[in-house]
Amino acid sequence: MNVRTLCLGILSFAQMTGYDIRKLAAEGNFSHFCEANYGSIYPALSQLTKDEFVVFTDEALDGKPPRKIYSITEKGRVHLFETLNKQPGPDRFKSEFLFYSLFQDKMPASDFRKLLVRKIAETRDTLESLEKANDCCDHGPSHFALGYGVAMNKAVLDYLKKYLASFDTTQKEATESLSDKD
Amino acid sequence: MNVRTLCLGILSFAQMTGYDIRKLAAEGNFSHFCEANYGSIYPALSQLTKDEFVVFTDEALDGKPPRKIYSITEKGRVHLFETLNKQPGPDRFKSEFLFYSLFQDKMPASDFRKLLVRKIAETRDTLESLEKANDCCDHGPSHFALGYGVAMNKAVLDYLKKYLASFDTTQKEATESLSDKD
DNA sequence: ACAAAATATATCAATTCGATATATGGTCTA
DNA sequence: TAGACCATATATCGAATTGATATATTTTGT
Repeated sequence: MNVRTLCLGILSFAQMTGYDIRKLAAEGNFSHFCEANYGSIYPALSQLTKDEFVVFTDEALDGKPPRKIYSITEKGRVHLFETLNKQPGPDRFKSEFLFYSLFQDKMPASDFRKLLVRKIAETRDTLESLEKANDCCDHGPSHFALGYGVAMNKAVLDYLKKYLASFDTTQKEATESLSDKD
Repeated sequence: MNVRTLCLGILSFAQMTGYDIRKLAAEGNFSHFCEANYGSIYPALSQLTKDEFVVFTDEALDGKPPRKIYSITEKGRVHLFETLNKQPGPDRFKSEFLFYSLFQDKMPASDFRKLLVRKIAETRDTLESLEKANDCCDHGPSHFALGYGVAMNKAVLDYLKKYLASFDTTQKEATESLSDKD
């Protein structure tokens, strides 16, 4: 699914600027399952305008900085739901952290522990923000997606915490068995 | 993390061809947390060769098709672990399925149900293959990452199954209340 | 013996990322 | 109240990546 469809979908909920779309996709309630940058959003909006799937009101009053508020058109709505009739592609998960974990045995134990602790903190933060959003806009269109994110992050947090505990136990045992030999 | 680092990391475990790297990243034990196509892998290997981080033996014997087996060099290994000393970037999750779910209320219930059922089947397949891999290469370097994937997919599967059940209950109630009014 | 699938390298247009440039409005504080 | 700083907002550009395709040989299945 390309950024054009993403923009069109977001605009089907409310009219907004390119800046707003980027905020939703990169920081807001949609950010845990999609992403887009200015560098793809603005060209996408230009193309959507050309295709007459969206229109914008140029709010350039009183010498204020131009502010293009985009709205979806009927034609755009039709196109969106045609697109949505196709099978969705597979989920994509990329984790630099998990890639790093492949080299766990080749780095000092304390280094990997730091990675674990940091990841736990990050996951906790993500989980909290998703739970807050889920409580807040209950019954909204993103309720299902937020619940999905909560379930995923809970499981990950649990896995990481258990791994950290077993990691520390193993390290302690290794130290003790080392001091036995001294 | 770029494809160059990905290739270098994979080659630090074993020498192999570009084709093999792509298989590992797109279908193998690493595929649930990273991805790369030929279009980025082959240029990456060229660059790594230029930088002397890898070397290849050109196995073009007896007029056979050329087959470049890449190996990491000592220089490459040093570079890899320098890179691995930096903080890993955040995980990225993209889900077209979750994007589609935003429009749940705007499509026929049976359409969304189909999406759910399909997603459940896919997740079950992914989970099974991850569990199999995890049993198989226990204690290998990807053990932690596989366990992470298993935990995540288990949670997702559980969430989806519960949602489907509640979905069907709601639909049934809606139908009954409709027939009451008839 | 033949067809189909897997192995293997490579390239290319289209897309997307990530960073940066530019400019205004609002808020905080010394 | 001046200055600093951050949020809002549009836009562009080189670099990186995707996704599809071309080509050719070997292996596997029937």
